[in-house]
Amino acid sequence: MGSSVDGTGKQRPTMADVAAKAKVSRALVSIVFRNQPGASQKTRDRVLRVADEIGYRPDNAARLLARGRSRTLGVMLTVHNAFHADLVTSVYPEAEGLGYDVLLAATAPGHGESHAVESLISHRCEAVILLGPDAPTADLDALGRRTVAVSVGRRVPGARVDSVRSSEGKGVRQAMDHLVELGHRHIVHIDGGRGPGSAERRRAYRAAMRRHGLDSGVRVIPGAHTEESGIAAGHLLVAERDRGHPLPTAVLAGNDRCAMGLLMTLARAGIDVPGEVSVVGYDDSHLSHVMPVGLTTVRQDAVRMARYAVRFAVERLGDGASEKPREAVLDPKLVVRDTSAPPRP
Amino acid sequence: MGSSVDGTGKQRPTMADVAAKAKVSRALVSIVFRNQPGASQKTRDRVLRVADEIGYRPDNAARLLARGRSRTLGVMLTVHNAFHADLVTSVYPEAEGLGYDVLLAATAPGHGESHAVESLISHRCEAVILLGPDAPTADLDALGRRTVAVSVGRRVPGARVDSVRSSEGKGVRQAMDHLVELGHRHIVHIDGGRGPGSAERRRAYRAAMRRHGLDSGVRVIPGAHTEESGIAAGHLLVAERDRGHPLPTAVLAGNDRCAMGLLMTLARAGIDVPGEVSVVGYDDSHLSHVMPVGLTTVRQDAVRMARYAVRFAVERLGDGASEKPREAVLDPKLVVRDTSAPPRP
DNA sequence: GCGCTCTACTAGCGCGCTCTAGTGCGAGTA
DNA sequence: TACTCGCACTAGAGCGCGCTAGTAGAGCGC
Repeated sequence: MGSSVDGTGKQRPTMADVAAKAKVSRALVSIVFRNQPGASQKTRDRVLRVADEIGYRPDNAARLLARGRSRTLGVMLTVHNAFHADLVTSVYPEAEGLGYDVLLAATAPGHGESHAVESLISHRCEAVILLGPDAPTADLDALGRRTVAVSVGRRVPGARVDSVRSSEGKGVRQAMDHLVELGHRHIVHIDGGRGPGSAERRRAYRAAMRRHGLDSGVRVIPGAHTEESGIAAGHLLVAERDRGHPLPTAVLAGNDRCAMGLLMTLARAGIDVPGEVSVVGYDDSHLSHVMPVGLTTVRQDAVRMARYAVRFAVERLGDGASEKPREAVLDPKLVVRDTSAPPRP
Repeated sequence: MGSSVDGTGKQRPTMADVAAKAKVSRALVSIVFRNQPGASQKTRDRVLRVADEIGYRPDNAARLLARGRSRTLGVMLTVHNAFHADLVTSVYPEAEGLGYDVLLAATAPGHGESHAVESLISHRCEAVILLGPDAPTADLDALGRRTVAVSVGRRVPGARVDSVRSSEGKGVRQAMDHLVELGHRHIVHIDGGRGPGSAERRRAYRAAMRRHGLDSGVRVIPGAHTEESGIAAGHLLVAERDRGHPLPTAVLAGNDRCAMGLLMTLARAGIDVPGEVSVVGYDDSHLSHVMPVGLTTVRQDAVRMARYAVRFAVERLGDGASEKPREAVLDPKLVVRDTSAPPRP
């Protein structure tokens, strides 16, 4: 007896409890909670009041089971990624506006993408939105056949998966045009290894150099989308300078985190940015606003990307029409701040 | 007819489908999938093979409903917070080791804490782990009565909620002792406003100054747990110096992000760290490893904090015993890196 | 009186699973 | 032969809800 009611016995109240206490049928309570026609205003108020009193919350599991649809979107993200955080922030309002709930699952060391996705699916997410997926195309295709999947930030040609990304080509081209216009000729690129989008950025960098007649100056320093990689590249450049090689006058980093690490290393080495070296990032993640000296970078519009991702998922759930995978390619936008300037004469 | 099988018609196979195809009862399939005794090895293999063939996955919603327990832990986090990311990373393995699944919900602008928690609860999380909750104590207490809740990084005295935090007092004391031992006397503190733990850190800073006989030098610059706040404080100090006031020889920042902003501002102003000013952070978040010059900081052990949080939740689910809210206070540890040194004579 | 419509409400099945209480059935024991 | 025992397996109730089909009653026209 002692164990049944107080504190410890957290027995969730059910619809039946509410119904009994409000002296109506279960069905009526259901109607009220789904906000459907078929109940008088008076009854609605009473039911809601009673429900509130006994702390009733509809049970999603049962709800899903009964209606066959969960109206829940799953989002897979990398928990340390600031850009993913931006995206998630924008996914919420969009999804809720369309009547969908959002559940998150993170990838982390020891908790890979398949884990995260399985978790989402088994919690009945109707669709999964994958932020920067890293899985093989074949896996994504298989996933896309099993459920509705949207990839954000990565093209997945040949897989049954919608995708949303920004045009890496255009972004890089804008950045390069900006630098060349300022007068830079010696521009190196720290690439993002196999990070999302980096292959395209690399390609676009090369193309831009060629287009500006700077073929011979092409230099790609292998890197990754991390601060460490920017630091390493910075050390490399500084070491080269100390051995008598000239610094490049501009660096196009693989992303903002990389640019960030680079900036700190340059600052430490007493190299003036943008006086001696201009630095351009990529992403316009929170970092860029936050630094005392604004980072010139390429903005990927997280809000619009999130919107497209959610819409793709919901539309495909809606009709299942439009058999072919769709792709939204958004134009990124160069944001010029304080780390880029004409090279010193 | 055309719409029933191919591509679009993502009809999830159920247990009954597997049972029919394997020529056994549904119950047997259930036994196999729960890995319970009561089926021969031969049958197990056959069932699993058939299930795999038709792509069957157990449906969590139904499973939860049926067994009354979800064995799922919900984690509420702030999506932009690096320390939360560390915690989440450690929550996963711990929870999975205990047989629990993990679901995340983020707080974000327009998607407050109550939203996130409701979402978790309605998805049948048996317990919620709140990372740095900001809600009023009364709300947390109410939540703790409705379900099992654990607060991480914030004491919630008087609420029916377990909590895990590190001893701000000890952390700050270690940092201050370190600075004083190096010879610093002029130490200011940039506080964290109403951020988690900052009240205690502020108090501990004052106490330490007093203890070292530096009462008269106490100075708290109002701030927040953000890079911006570090930048602002940095500008303030630089401006003061330009007006002839001496710089402090050491700064205890409210957390790493704040320290980070401060460092960048100082670097920009040509102030040498740690030559002219020593800087100590708090959190040992990823940032600290990542900067080219290692940040001296106070480590909150994310791994252990996550472990305690999960254990508290699971234990309370297990027996419901130990009526009184429990509290784990972990000792943080000063990590001396490169931003602290003796003051210039 | 009858039929009709409209609103407010209820009965009860079924979603996909778990779990208790069984049913056979072959082997071991007396 | 009769009896237990243990193993492999099954029948069927029920988890909390949504939803379809239905009922009761009020109002209205003839």
